[in-house]
Amino acid sequence: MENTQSEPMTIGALAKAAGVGVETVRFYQRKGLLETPTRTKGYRTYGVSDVRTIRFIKRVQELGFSLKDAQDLLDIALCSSETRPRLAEACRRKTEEIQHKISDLNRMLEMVHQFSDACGSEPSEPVSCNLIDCFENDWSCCEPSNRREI
Amino acid sequence: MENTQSEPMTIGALAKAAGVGVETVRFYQRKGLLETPTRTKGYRTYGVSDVRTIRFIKRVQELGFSLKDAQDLLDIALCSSETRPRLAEACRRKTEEIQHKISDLNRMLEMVHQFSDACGSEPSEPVSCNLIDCFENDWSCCEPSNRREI
DNA sequence: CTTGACTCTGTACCTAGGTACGGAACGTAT
DNA sequence: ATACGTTCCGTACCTAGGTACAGAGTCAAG
Repeated sequence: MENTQSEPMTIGALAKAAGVGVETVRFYQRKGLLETPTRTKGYRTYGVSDVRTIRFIKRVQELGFSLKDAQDLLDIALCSSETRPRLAEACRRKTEEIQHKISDLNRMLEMVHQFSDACGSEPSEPVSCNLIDCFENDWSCCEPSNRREI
Repeated sequence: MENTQSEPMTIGALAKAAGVGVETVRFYQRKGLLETPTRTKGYRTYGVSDVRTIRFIKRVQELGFSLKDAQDLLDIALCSSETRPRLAEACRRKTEEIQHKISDLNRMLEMVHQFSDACGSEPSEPVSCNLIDCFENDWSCCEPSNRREI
């Protein structure tokens, strides 16, 4: 955490360290996901904290969040907003989203695991899998009353 | 689970029940995510299982998987492949992915939670947040040896 | 002091995942 | 039997998130 300002890198070094392309860095800057970097002789200069930011963004995306969500999470992560109540509210919403994702993933994991076991058993045994029903769902819309005959 | 073949619906009813547009259903069919439906007088007819499939796909996407991943998971869920060993291998890979997502989400949750608490405390207290470092990361690429001076 | 690698800006292009449109046929209620 | 809503099919278009030029400047090694 010390030394954040030292050891500046060029955009190419940053991109390589973060595992993305140079153009992606510029793209994130345009989108406001990376702070406008300082320049030395016209060249952008970055620090290790920018590597962390980019990696954070990439992983957050892999977890099913959009760049907008990533921005929200960065606001939290970097305390870039002064309005703490707004931030606390954002935390609450993100917490719910994250909890929901975790519980659904846990159910998926359980189902895949069960199925995997079944697959390993007697090849003659038929296997069944409840994976498709592993998420919480409201089925009221499928009541007969809500269906049209064809 | 009983009665799966009965109570057929039109594409419009299916779309409504699953919370997507009619065009999305056709799109998923083209992509092979939905089985080719039977037709009555040229019109596609669907059952409740198709609603489940579409909802599964949508949630899987929200959890950060692509349609290709959704297809893999549906292969598992529906046992549509006869080659059990291939399926078992797919399970193993998906299990790892899912576990990784869960553990990262758990770390995120913890960080957001801590930060949220800090936000609620004395407004004069400065708050700090480690959210940005909550994912497992290999930092070897950031060794000084790997950086170019500018 | 040239050559190759890197940077700058801007604009154009690409893929994934849909979403909308046009024109024809069908079905059901008035 | 006519009008309205759905469906059919194909193709065109759209957004998010990048990715790739083009053309010009910069820098460091040989």
